[in-house]
Amino acid sequence: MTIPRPLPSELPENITLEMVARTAGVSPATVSRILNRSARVSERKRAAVEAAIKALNYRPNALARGLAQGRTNSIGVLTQDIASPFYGEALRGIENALKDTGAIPLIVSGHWLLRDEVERLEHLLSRRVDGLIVLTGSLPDEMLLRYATEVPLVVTGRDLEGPNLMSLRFDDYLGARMATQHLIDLGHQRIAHVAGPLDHFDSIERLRGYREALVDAGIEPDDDLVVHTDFHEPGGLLAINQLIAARKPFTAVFAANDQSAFGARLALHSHGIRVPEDISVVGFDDLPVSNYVVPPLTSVKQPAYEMGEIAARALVGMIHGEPVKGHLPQPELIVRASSRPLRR
Amino acid sequence: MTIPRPLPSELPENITLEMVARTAGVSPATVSRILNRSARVSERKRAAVEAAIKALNYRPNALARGLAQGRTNSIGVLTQDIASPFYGEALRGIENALKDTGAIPLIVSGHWLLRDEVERLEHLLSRRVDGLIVLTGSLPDEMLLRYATEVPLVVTGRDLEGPNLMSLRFDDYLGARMATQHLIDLGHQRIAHVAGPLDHFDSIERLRGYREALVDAGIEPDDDLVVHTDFHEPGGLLAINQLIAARKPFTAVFAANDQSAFGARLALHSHGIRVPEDISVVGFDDLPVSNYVVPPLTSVKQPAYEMGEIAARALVGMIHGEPVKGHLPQPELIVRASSRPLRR
DNA sequence: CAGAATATTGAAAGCGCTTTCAAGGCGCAA
DNA sequence: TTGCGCCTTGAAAGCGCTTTCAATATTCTG
Repeated sequence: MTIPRPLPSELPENITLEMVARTAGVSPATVSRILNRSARVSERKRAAVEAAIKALNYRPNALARGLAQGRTNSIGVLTQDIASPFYGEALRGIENALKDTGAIPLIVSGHWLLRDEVERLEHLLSRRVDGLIVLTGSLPDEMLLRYATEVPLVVTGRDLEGPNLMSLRFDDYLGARMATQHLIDLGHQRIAHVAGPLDHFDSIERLRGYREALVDAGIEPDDDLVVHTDFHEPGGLLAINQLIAARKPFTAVFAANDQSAFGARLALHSHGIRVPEDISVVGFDDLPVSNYVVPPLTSVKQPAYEMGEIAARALVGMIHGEPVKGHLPQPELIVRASSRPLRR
Repeated sequence: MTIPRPLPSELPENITLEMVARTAGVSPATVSRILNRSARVSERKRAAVEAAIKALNYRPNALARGLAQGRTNSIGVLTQDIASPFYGEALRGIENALKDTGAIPLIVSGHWLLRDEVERLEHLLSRRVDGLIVLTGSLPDEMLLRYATEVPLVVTGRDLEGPNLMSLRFDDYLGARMATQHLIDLGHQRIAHVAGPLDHFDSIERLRGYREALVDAGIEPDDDLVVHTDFHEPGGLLAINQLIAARKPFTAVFAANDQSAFGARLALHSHGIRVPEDISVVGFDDLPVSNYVVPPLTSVKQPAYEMGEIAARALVGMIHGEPVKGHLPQPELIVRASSRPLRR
């Protein structure tokens, strides 16, 4: 099950630092010093070494370096789905923040499965990453705290205090309140909620925000208008079909994320229900594509890209030993064409 | 600019294989043999070692292993944009194919910039990846051939023969022909094309397919109906706005990828033009989300996921030293609601 | 039961780099 | 000229693992 060694082939032999040293007529130590700018070296030797590096086309071996230094210049990133549009933005942010630090992100996916998440984290740790970013997921807090004893760790999607650990949580509750309030302000009373999975902290918070906004507006929350699904398009579609089949009247939908909002919107469409004329739809996340669907989707902006940047920067700070704090921006409602005042 | 060593802190000391050996009362060699199943070991020692591993919570150091073995069980993947929905699917395929090989993909992004691509590849090579998957990009063929002398390489999006190298190309030309032919079959004659960048091989091929389908159907291609853009939503939107501003009549749009089709569709919408009633739209790629936009998008299915799987499997084969050939499925047109017969 | 063949084990030499330590070179002051 | 301090340099030890080689233990054959 493991990949065996490469063929003993005619591939060009590996150029080592020692060969560079020999052709430049200096010691390996000197070459290392030049490579790492870790000590001053006479101009003559420096020139000779640089020439040798060029001539031999030398490329330092990061493994050997890491082994010797006890540091790899890599950070582990646990995402949940490598193709998720939301986490994809976060990854972009991480990549960008890391760009000039010389560090490289090692990205692995946990698929929202505890087993996979643990396995992948272990894998990253055995590669001796300098730090870890955990994008949400389903690891219990205690495990995260334990991992944080091994390596600096930043986790998103939850509140958690601990040594060597920073957490970054978006205010899902407030975001959901804002979305729901927006619909209420437009005159909607019967607002359905396409919720996320019950075992996701964010779903629960969003559901709570939805509920409390209703209550505070004097609207009795109706559990029959809430359908839990999986944060994906098909789920949103099925949810709406279910609601329609149950003949529960509603004039607006608040979906717990944009992907399920897309599914919901399609379900409405195929029932001949127009958005926003007949029913308003509001999503959550504000994916890049949400500005380009028809009609453009009103959504709570979750700053995924910034979240990635903040997480990465904070982690680098922690690795440096600087005590850091980063904070996520407040929720913001982006109003587009998918929501409009209730016709009466 | 580089990340300095971790703080000299109270973190639990690193457990090494040697410590395992000592507590189990065996030699390091024996522990290694057990870890790698590389030789048979008596039951007693095996049990002792396994107990020690558990007790100490030992986690092998992948760097040391890689250094000693000359192999890292990691493969480098150069994508272009970590958040691209299309390449995201390919990454999923790669991840999946690699899952049980023990190898891990190191994913880096080239952003369609030669400079970034080279820099990232060098980075991967200095980490001594066992192989390389290059998802399209803008590296000249010669460079790829040169990289292939260092490490097995699979490249997508082009035809290239060479030792230690495999290329995987989708038939963009045929796909574009099929899309265009579909519109022609529906009675459309004035078919606009939202093309991709002129310096992308795939765009050129798709443009060619579009053109030749028209010619073969006896329709004179009209260059004024072709607008080049960047494969993204805003580009598609602008392209259609431009076409409409130029008052060039058309009854159908073939977009060179789904993302620009989304933009195009929104532009039509905001001009009060209905899809498919007034104008048919066909995309290319068949992104997962294309089945959930309104109306669901007719599109040429590009098997991104499978492409990733095939590439990864082929690469693993090459690393094993097996001469492999993989092949991409033929283009397939997925007809959905965004295209319909021309009203006359 | 001797001797040969085989199975199991450990010592030790690397893998390619960094880093400590000490030595040698140099300039300068006295 | 001698002596001192500072710079630059190289030797060598190590990072944590694998793997060869040889030694020892075990089993088998006749």
